Amino acid sequence: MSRHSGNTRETIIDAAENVVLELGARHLTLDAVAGKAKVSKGGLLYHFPNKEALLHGMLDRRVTRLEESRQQKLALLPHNAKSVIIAHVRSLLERDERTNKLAVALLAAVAHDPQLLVPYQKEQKKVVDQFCQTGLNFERAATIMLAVQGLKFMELFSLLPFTTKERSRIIEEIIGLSEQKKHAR
Amino acid sequence: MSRHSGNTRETIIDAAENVVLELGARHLTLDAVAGKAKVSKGGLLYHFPNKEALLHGMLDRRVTRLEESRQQKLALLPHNAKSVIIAHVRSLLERDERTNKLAVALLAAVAHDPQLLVPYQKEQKKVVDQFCQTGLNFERAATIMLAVQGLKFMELFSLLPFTTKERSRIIEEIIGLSEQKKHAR
DNA sequence: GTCTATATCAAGATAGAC
DNA sequence: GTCTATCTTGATATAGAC
Repeated sequence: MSRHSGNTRETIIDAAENVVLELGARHLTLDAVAGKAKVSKGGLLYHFPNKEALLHGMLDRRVTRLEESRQQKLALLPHNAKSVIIAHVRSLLERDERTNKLAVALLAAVAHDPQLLVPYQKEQKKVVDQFCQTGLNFERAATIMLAVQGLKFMELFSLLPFTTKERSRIIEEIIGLSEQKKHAR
Repeated sequence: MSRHSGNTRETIIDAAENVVLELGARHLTLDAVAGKAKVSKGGLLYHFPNKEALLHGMLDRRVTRLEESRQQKLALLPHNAKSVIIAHVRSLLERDERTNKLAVALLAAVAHDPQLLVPYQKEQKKVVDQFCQTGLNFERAATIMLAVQGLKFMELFSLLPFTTKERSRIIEEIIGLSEQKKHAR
C-alpha cells in the first residue's frame, strides 16, 4: 500500500483530482498538485512536461472511468436493445458529487482551449453508433444522445431549472424516445 | 459617432467582446479591456469594481442579444404554435462565428464559478414554459430544450461528431419532436 | 470620472545539481 | 527520476492625484 513507486503518473493524477475536490478548480495549479502528490514541481514536470499534458492525463482518466461505469451498468441489465441506452443514461447522469466536481473543473480548464476535446468527439460518435445498432434511426439516436448531454451540461453549470422529480420524468421521456418509431420521410 | 460619452459601461463591454474576438478568451484581462476601450485600468475599475462585475455585464449583454434575436426571428414566422420552437432553435443554433466565440469565452470564464449562471436558470424555465403553451406536455418540451442545448454545448466545446448535413437532419428531428404526441401514461 | 503608480501575488516553466 | 532555485510574466486590486 505504502509502496506505489510503479506509477508516479497515476499518483499525480490522483493528487490533481484531490486538489480539485478539496480546493476547487481555481486552485488546480502545478504547485498545488505537486504538493498534494508529495513531489516537487520539477518532479511533476518530469512526468507531465506542461500543464496541458496534465490536463490530458486527467481527461483520459475521466473518459476511462465513465466507460467502465457504463460497461458495469450494462452488465447488470437484461440483454436487450434498450439496455444500451439505459446504461448510457445512468452512467452519465449519475449524480455523483465527486465526479461532477471533477467534470466541472475539467470543463473550466478546457474551455480556454476547446481543441483539447477534439480527441473525444469519437467517443460521442461511438455512443450514437451503438444506439443505432439497436434499430434506432440515426437522427433519433443522435437526438437522445444530445438531450442526455444537454441535461448533463446544464446540470454541471447550474443551469437546470427542474426539480429532482421533474428531472426523473424528463429522463424517462428521453429514454422513451427510443421506443417511438419515427414516421418515414 | 465619435462621441458616445453617454455610456462608458457599454463602450467597455464592447471593448471586452472585441478583446475576446481578436485575442481569445485567455487574454480577457482588465489590462487588455482597458486598452481596447481607451480607458485606464483605474477608469475601468470605476465602472466595474472587479472582474466578476465585468463578466456579469458581458453575460447580461449576451442574454439580451439572444432574446432579441429570438423575438426577431419569431416575428418573421407564421403565427402558429410550432414557430415558437423554430425561432428558439434558429436563434440558439445559429452558426455565428462571433457569437460562438463569445459564448465559449464566457463559459471559460464562468466555469470556475458556476454559481454565476444561476440567475439564468429562469431563462431556460421560460423557454420550456413557452413550449408548453403550444400544447406540448412538459416532459417533451423539456426534452426538446435539452437536445437543443446539448447540441449547442457540444458544438461550443468542439465535441460534436457530425457533419453539417447530419446536423441539419438532427435539428429537423428535434423540431419534429414537437409534433409527435406522446402516448398517454 | 478618469488617471498614474504601485503593491501584491501567483502562475508556468527552465536550468542544472544530485 | 527527483530536487532546488530562479526567471519571467502577467494578473487583480488599491491609493491617491488631478
